[in-house]
Amino acid sequence: MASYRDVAELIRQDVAAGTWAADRPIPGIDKLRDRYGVARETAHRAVKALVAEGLLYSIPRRGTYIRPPLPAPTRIRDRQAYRDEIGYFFDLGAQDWRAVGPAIPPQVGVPPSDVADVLGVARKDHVMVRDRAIGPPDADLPEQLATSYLPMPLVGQLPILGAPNTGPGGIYDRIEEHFGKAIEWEETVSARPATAHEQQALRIGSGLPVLIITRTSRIDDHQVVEVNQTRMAADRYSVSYGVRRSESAVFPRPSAA
Amino acid sequence: MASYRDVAELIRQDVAAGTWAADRPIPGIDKLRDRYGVARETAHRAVKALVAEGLLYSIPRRGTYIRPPLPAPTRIRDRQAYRDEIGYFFDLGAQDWRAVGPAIPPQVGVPPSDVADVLGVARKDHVMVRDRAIGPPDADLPEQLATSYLPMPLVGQLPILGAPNTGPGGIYDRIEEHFGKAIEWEETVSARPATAHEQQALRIGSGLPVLIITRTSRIDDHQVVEVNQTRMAADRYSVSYGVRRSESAVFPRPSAA
DNA sequence: CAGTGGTCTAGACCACAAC
DNA sequence: TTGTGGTCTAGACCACTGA
Repeated sequence: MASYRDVAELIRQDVAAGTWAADRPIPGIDKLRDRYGVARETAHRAVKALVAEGLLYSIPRRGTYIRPPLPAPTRIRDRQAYRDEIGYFFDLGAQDWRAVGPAIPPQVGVPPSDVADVLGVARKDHVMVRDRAIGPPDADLPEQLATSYLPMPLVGQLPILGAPNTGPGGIYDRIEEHFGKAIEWEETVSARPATAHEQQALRIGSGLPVLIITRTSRIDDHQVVEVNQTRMAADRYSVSYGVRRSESAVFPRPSAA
Repeated sequence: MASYRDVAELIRQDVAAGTWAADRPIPGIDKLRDRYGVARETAHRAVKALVAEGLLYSIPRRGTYIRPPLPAPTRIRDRQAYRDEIGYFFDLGAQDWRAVGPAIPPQVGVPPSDVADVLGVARKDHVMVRDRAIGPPDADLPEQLATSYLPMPLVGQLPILGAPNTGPGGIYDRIEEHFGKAIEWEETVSARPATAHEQQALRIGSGLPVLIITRTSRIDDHQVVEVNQTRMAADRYSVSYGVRRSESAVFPRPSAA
């Protein structure tokens, strides 16, 4: 009796050995049941485990396919704040990206609690939420989901932040004009399993993670004027930054406790 | 007939409603079967899905528990290159971290293919591999797994890079002394599902991702002298960087195709 | 209409943990 | 000894795809 882990390992080996063409479905679950001499459920469980692992992906009622080995040069970007005639972007490869799919008008709602904390509002407070799915100009499906959160007091002073169209330079130019000062950005990168909605919108395999860039915009180094969360498939994106050298050549080591 | 997704949703609601204490096991699979009136397999499948999602975690033969809502302030760090009397570190919160568990002597081996590419060596070439599990001084389990890859030609010129102990300032000081130039660092953040080994070593729930920081060390802005990969549980860590403003105020937009 | 991935059921074991 | 999570089996449907 072979366990589903054993079967998964056998399938892994068959995939590595090139037993099946990469662009065609691998044998169906009933075929795999015969091939490895196990119950159908067991074969299915093995396939499901490999799907969760990212080696395979399944399209219901069509077949199970081998996931191409990560479109080799997983796109990497040196994150900086770039500006062109139209607005800001933080990724040289995404300068001409635009909103994909139906436009979602800005709404007022409750942000995720981690965003609320950074934004400095209470967990249940309302904020302005600007949601977009973005991708290359000719794409019909988005590559990333970007959500911008703005504190209501600021929107009260600057109502255009709640408008569908915020004009050239977007919200960042409006905010800098309003304060007469430059915005400073900090980005935090995190990851978690993709939600069902993200799996669907970004074509993420079941069980695979999303990479999340949380960008905090500040004025005067402390007042948070915006928090932006951009989500993308972790198997298609990674994010790169230059690392600066701390200014003190030798950093004092805390005395032992 | 309720599907396992329905049951999972019901369990989600029960967890959110606080039906079960957070620090004690939730009812066993057989209890859940009765509670929701489904087959045992179905109840088990629902639990397994929630474990993969990160809401629950199971300890075989002991019970299934509610995962505590991420130790609130998921540690965030402003990544910089810091230096103290002992050596370099890139995270202010990890200045006093040390190797945890058995010391692994430096070895010669084949690096992952993405590392080989960055390092500029062929996919099958050998490099020097320095592997460490690190964590706080009093911890018995590591928080992060750090692996350093060095090109063999450099190790030939600087044999100390293959020694267990590389002296004060570690490999970075040795390399800077050798070249008489400063190292420049770039970090790339990515994520993928944790391997079985990482799940065990870092206590990562099944199906949850690891966050990977790949740090590339260069001399003269082009020669790669080291690649370091640090892996950590994505539900316990995130990484932050300052974003600098691109030097050209307005970045030219490529002409339309 | 046949083949597909996906699902549910009912029943049976297993190895280990806690008592 | 009892309860636990985990696993395997055999059989049955289902909704949909693609020929």
